[in-house]
Amino acid sequence: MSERRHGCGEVKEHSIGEKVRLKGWVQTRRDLGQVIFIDLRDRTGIVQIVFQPEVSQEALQIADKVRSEYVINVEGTVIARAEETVNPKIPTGKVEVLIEKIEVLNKSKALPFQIEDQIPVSEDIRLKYRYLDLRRPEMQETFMLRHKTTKLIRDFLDQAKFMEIETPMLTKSTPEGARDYLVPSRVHHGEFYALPQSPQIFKQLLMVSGFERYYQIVRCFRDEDLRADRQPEFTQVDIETSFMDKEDLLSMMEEMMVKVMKDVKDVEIAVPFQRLSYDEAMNRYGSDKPDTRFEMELVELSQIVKNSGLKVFTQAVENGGIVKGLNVKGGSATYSRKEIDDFAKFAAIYGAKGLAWLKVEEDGLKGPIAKFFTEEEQAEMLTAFNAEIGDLLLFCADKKKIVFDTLGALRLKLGKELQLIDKTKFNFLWITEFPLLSYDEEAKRYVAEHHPFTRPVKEDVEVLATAPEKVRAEAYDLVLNGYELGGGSQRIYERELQEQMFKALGFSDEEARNQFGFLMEAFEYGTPPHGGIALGLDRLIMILAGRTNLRDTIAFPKTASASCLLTNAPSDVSDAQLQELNLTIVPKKEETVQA
RNA sequence: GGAUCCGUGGUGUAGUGGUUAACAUGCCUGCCUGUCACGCAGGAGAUCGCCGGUUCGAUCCCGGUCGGGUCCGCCA
Repeated sequence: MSERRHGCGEVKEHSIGEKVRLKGWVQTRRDLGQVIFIDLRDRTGIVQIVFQPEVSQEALQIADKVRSEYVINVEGTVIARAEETVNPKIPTGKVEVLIEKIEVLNKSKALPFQIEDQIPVSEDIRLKYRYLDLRRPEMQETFMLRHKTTKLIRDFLDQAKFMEIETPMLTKSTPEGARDYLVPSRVHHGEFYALPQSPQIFKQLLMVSGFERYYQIVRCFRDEDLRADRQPEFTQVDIETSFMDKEDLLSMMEEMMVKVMKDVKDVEIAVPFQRLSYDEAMNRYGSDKPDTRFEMELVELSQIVKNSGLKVFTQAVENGGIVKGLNVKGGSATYSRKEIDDFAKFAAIYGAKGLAWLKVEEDGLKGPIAKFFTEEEQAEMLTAFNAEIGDLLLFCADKKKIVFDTLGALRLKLGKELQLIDKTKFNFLWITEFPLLSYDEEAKRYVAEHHPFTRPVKEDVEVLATAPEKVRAEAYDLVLNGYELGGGSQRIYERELQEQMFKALGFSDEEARNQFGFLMEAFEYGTPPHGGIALGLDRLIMILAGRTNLRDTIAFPKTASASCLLTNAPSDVSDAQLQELNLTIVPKKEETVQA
């Protein structure tokens, strides 16, 4: 008999008559007394193995003691199953393996949960026993898909003459952007490294070095609060190129995504991807990462209602805000009065003070705010909404940001609830013409929308100092099904322009030099025009795997409070370790006790 | 920092101001030669997350706390 080990899922009709060796885990055991069936599982799948006294009394006795998730090594002969005992539910269901020899390689305690798909186990138990959770077929499949996708991307970029180069994990903290994870230095008293939020500066320096096409599948860290689609450490496909203009880069990325979708999901994606300017995305979808798998676009109403009798609407417009609406097709009958009122509670999450509504009925618009509009205004609204009898019209009036956030979120909620989303679709699109800067009320200065190395649109540079909010960026985000998959830009490569940018951000010359002096110096030594993009690998896998949580695509993820339930990180360290790093832990403030 | 939901045998749930805390599944023992989520019979297994309060009495009501989820802020 061959010593070669067979995969459980690979034992099929073509193997009939063969002697095979299988090693794997006991999925289930069915003991019928004088015959025992075991479903044996390994990475390749499941096959039924059979123990019978006429084949081996000894093996039968050992199988009698075997339990779930024992690891066993068996030898036997593949036989065809009798017609009436074929199991059509598993790929190997037409055969089984008659076992002659069995060896228990390791035992297993009773498990905290069953190794099968769709287990209703709570998240904390799954994470505590992550190594068992990962045994489940759907998890194994997800990580196979992740491996396959990663390999495709590597192969694609390799073919396109990209080089993978590693950049430091221990690097310099920068105050711009997300909060850094800090690492204290033992050698340098009181000083810290930061874990990279992205290899941004290093990849630009690699362009200065002349590598021309760099990529890296790289871990990045951001010490910010988590979300279903946000983990404190995540992986990005990081890309930077010299001498490539924006159009070349975008079409190359499109080609790469088309290949991934074709090879991983067998889905054909049309190119070029749809493009929306930032303004258009916000106006039509209330989001800079719109899910375009369904319609229900925001309707602009400011001009129609600005002179109406409804103060909330007229004042919003007078104060520089806007009035927009959503047409919930047929929503009059779908939603009860209470449910409609609850939309206002939902809107409050995004800062909206209310959410008005009207129903389109045979004899006109009905609802508490109907009386505030003239016949003419009502007619204009109906046209703007493209309204039909039975529709439910929702209105939000406020500052631009609040209206966009509220209706953007409401649109998504309604799209999901009303099942308007075609889940077989993969809608890629580019969002372009982002503003370069936005004013941060709290910091009382302009901050970079993307990052401080993003190139301003050429014709806008002249107003960088005078009207910073008007400057558009040479930046682009890739959006898929309502998720921001990635973002990139053409970069600043001239010292002078970079200095202007820092000035616009409110940096003094000294601050700019202290933090980014090395980069600006590098720009003086023949830096090529360059630009790049970074794609969130975890998010891509999440969407490809049809998941809604990033944890399911990361082998050992963190909880919502950024801890690891498997290892119990973060955790205390010894006083000796702290001393070595010259660190003192300040005790948590207790509430003052009154005497 | 804030909002909100959840916490009951190993797991998932039900439940009640006074109970022997229920059900499913898993686990253990026995029986069974064609099962495939095998079946049948029996059994073990719960300080109802933790602390405090209200009450004659709290798993249940109240407050706090810890843990988990989702969202807002935050995430260049």
